[in-house]
Amino acid sequence: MSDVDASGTLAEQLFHTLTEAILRGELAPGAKISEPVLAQRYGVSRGPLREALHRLQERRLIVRSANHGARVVEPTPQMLASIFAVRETLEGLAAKEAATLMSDDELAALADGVRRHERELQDSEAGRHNALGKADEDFHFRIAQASQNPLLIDLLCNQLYPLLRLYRSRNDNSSLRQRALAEHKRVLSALCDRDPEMAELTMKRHIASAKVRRTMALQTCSLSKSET
Amino acid sequence: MSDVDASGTLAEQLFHTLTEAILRGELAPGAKISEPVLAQRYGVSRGPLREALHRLQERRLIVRSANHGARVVEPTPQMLASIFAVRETLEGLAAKEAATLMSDDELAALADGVRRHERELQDSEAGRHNALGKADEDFHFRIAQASQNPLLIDLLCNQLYPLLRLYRSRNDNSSLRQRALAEHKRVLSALCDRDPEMAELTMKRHIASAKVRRTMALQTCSLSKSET
DNA sequence: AAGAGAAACTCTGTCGACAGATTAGCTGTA
DNA sequence: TACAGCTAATCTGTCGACAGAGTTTCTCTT
Repeated sequence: MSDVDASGTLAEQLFHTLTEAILRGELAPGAKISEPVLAQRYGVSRGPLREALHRLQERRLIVRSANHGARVVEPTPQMLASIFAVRETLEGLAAKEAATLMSDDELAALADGVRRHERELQDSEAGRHNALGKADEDFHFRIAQASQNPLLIDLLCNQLYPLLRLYRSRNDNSSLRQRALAEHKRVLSALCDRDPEMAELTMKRHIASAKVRRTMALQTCSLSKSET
Repeated sequence: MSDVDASGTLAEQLFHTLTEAILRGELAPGAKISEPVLAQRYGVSRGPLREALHRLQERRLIVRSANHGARVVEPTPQMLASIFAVRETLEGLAAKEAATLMSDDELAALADGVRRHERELQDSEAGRHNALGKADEDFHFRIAQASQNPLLIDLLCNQLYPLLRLYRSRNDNSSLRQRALAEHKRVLSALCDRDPEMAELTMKRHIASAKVRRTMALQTCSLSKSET
């Protein structure tokens, strides 16, 4: 059932396990985190658990207040907007750098990924959406890596992308997915041309349009909920 | 001697205290962090200390490896370049947003800060450099706040600015400081004009030129050191 | 019956102690 | 004298336990 992280310490394993649990929704947004309960669930003591929780706090996945305990962070439209504003500039930077720094092998791999993405989109018109989400994340992940900027890579891959998964919805139709794929192709094209400015521009446009898609999905999704 | 953080938990206090200790150089870059030693120095047990260390790890101020302990992060020219590349885009974004969102009061306060900065630069030609560094950080801090983007504010004020202090040098002369002040005035001017694009451009230029200054200072500073 | 107050319970924050791993130092040999 | 191997000391990772703060529940009063 649960994959075993073979990472050294218990605190490290817990950190990854809890991250995944939150991002998969197993720990619901806004849910209170009881240290005794979680410690028993994962068969560890509260020591390593608390260490993992302090890291999750820095990653903005949980909110802690002294003597009151921790809660899973609650996604808000405002935070979604914040994330996308930051993401637009950072991914723009990554694409710009990637245009000059990406090796031919990396470019080929990226193109392969896009082709696979397209095939999956055609094959299963309403099939496994997991693979499609993975394909999208893979595209952005590769470009971030290609920037060769350690801080940028870390901010995108370890902070922003996980946060975004909190907002991921399953109800975007295939026409929207087609648009996203077309935008990926445009970015890829700019990268193949080794055109930094065009790569930056197409990427920023792609993120901006993804923001619109995500925001709409969030609104239609939260029609059934009320406010605090 | 040591300011007393009145924040709730010991782990929280330790987190801030250790952050300051690292940024002031009291804990030297590359120095090994001994949990028993630190725990005794601050009069706490290892529990809260370890929780603070895990947060510092996420903030990139220390590096931990399993069963080997933690070390204060060592500044490298590559990381300095990474920070400035990210900072340029993020502060550009902050300035762009601030141009439309900043209230008149906030603008007046920012202008006040710049005037005070200028006075201090004239008064003490070779005086207290602390106040000058504070004035510079204050300028960027205010603009970040004005963006009203929580994630952006947090990334800049709590992650990038602290990291940058690891590279701060005391040997930049007053001619360089004059240039920085002139650039601040240009940004301020664009903000007063409510011109987002100009604000973004002038800020990005300012950061780029600060990068050059800082990199030069780092090179001249590290002439006396050797590599590992 | 509704609300204020007190008591009991639960939880978080903190500490001291043990076990495995790592490092430093010592011994013996080539 | 230099180096390999072993031993001892130290440190990190983990656990269980205690104390104060917070929450819930029950009771007593109006």
